[in-house]
Amino acid sequence: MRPDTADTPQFSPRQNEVLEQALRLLVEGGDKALTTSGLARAASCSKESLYKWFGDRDGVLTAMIAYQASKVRTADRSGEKLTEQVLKQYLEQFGRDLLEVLGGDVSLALNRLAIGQTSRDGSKLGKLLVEHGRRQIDRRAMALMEAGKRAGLLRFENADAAYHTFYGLVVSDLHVRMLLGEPGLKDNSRQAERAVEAFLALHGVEQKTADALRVSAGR
Amino acid sequence: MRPDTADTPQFSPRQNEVLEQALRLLVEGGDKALTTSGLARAASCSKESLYKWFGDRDGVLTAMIAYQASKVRTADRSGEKLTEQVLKQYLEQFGRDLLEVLGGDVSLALNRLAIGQTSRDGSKLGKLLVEHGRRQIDRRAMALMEAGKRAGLLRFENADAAYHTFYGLVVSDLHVRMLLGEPGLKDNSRQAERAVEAFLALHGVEQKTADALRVSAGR
DNA sequence: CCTCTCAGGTACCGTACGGTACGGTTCTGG
DNA sequence: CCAGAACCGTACCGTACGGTACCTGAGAGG
Repeated sequence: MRPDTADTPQFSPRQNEVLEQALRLLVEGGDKALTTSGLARAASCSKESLYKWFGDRDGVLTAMIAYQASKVRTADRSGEKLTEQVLKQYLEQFGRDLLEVLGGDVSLALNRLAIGQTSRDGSKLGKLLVEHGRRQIDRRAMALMEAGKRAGLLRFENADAAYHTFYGLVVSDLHVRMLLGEPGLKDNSRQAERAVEAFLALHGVEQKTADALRVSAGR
Repeated sequence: MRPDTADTPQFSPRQNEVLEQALRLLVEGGDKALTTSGLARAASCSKESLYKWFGDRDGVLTAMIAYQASKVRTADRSGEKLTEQVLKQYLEQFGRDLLEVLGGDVSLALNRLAIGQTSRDGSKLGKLLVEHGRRQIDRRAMALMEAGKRAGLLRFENADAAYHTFYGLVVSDLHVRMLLGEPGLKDNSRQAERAVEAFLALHGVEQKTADALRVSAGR
């Protein structure tokens, strides 16, 4: 939860304050609402300071991504001994968290911003967003996969492929639909449970009769 | 493949020509490159005509989506008798087509456009894109699911849920990554095959030893 | 007390966009 | 041949943005 871990050249408190306002503006009104004048007014600072701190408008955007990423720290409690039940709970927790994060206001706004800019900036923001925003959650997931394999609870050849399978089962096309404006799911937990069930049927060790999981349909 | 089926109030040939240029501009330069003046110049028409035909800039955008959707007609050859092998081939074909469509220039550009506008237009474009663009492919997939069930080759309670499972297995987070500027997969076929294998392990009737499919890892 | 630095506030500039108006040209139908 | 419509090209208007310049005030340090 500590924003500054001295591994990245963070911003000053005042600058963080400004970036917070920038995120607010972006969430509320999208790309168009995030103007330099508007941000200066909302954050009670001068445009000149904005340009001194961030260079130009693009600099503000990249700073916003870095700032937002610095706020996210995944609680990685991976000390516990892995039983099948614990693994299942971890996976479900991860699925819920994933859906929660992807559907969050700020995440959606930043993704929309980066996607909108992709066509004209050579995906600079996109790369940044994927790297900064995704690394944390990917690491957590990969750690979970490997731990499951070591504990003899999961079977796969390629952890990355297995993770992407799980990701697809959890998210499906939900992320894009939310980016396009659809409301999220009513029940993230249910979706996560279904995804874990399917994933364990594919990569778990215990051979479930596949019929057991087919009764859990409904979306 | 016939663009006009008289079920939608299509545009005149001249207007289609203009919309074609609009799509070209959008693909090449994104949102910002699609200005009314630029479109008028590129399409050799007057701005006044643009406003007469489409109302305003938003009208042009919605017309572009409708026009693009009108070009897509899925070849639905569902007359054949379904065997397991045929179903598998159909599913793989569908997966390949899906990845192909989602990764196409025009599709990505339109999705980026709609996503970029979502924050400020109440997801009008997004709804339109999902409805027009997705309906065709969703119908084809659902027909495939139901046919597979009727033929006793697939088992599920909820066809929609099964379809979304398949969708997730095929696409995973690829769509969003491509929207963010990452290049697509080198080999769509391989991805489709892996997805079908997993999907059949979950919802097929023949009980494959799950190990058979775990050896096919690698991404 | 003086000075230097930093930051806020405001005014300003150039540009580029969406949208409108107008004159000239081609096509069509009688 | 003529009248009307459709359309192209261009010029124009208001606006709003990104970015810059200038002035003011508040602390910090000597």
